[in-house]
Amino acid sequence: MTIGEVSEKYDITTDTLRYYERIGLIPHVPRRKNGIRDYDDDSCRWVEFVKCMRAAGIQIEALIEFVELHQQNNEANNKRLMEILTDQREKLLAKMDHLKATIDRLDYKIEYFGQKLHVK
Amino acid sequence: MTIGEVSEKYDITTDTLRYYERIGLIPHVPRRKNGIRDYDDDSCRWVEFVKCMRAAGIQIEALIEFVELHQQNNEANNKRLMEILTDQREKLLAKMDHLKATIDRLDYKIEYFGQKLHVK
DNA sequence: CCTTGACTTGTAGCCGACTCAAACTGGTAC
DNA sequence: GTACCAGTTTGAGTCGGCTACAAGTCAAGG
Repeated sequence: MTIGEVSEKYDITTDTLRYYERIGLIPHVPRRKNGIRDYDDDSCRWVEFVKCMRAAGIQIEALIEFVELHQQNNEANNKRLMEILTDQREKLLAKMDHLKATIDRLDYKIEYFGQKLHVK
Repeated sequence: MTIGEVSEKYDITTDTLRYYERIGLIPHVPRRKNGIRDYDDDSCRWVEFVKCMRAAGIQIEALIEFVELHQQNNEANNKRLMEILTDQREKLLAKMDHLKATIDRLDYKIEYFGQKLHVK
């Protein structure tokens, strides 16, 4: 797949895709003879994964470390990979709790305004 | 309350508090004769509200509009206020759904790595 | 008096995360 | 064969959201 197709498929600009690869957020994408990127399934999975994690608000820095360790697949790294995953999981859980509380709060406000609008 | 006390109470730097007021994220805080901010209950409630909403990821721009309309408390504005609230509520809900899905995904990965670590 | 320290305003700088531009290349269509 | 399009790299620019700094004011303590 060309970068254009991947861009369309995952709704990420080509600029961002190249940027992600440059900073190591996505492992090196294979090239054709002429240097043009040719995304394989593995690359696509990474793109999709990163898109998902970024949308959840996980920092680029943490993802870069994850990708790095994942690439050099040796035993010792697995522990650290675990750490990163559980760490981020914790953060997302905390975020979700706050989100839930905030939604409840908005609901309360909405009800309040609703009454105000309705009575009059 | 002085800005220092408010800063401590809500764990927001004085710089940020002043910045928020300047851009209209918080209504004008009353001053003493000498110009020093003297936060009353109302101001504190705004600070707390904004802190909560910002932490949930609601954009400053949307909050500014909300604060603006809220200040000039006339009938016509209530409809728009409702709109903003329900709008943001939608966004937070969508965010929460994604967050939940991402956490599930992390859980899956964690289990996978856990097995890998355990077997060996 | 003078220092200290918390405040004031205004402006500039920083950080994370893109986003755009310049200058170039390689393949296809008329 | 040249126009065009999608791609390439590298480096600079933008944007949201703070954050720090300069220069000054004021009140209280020694």
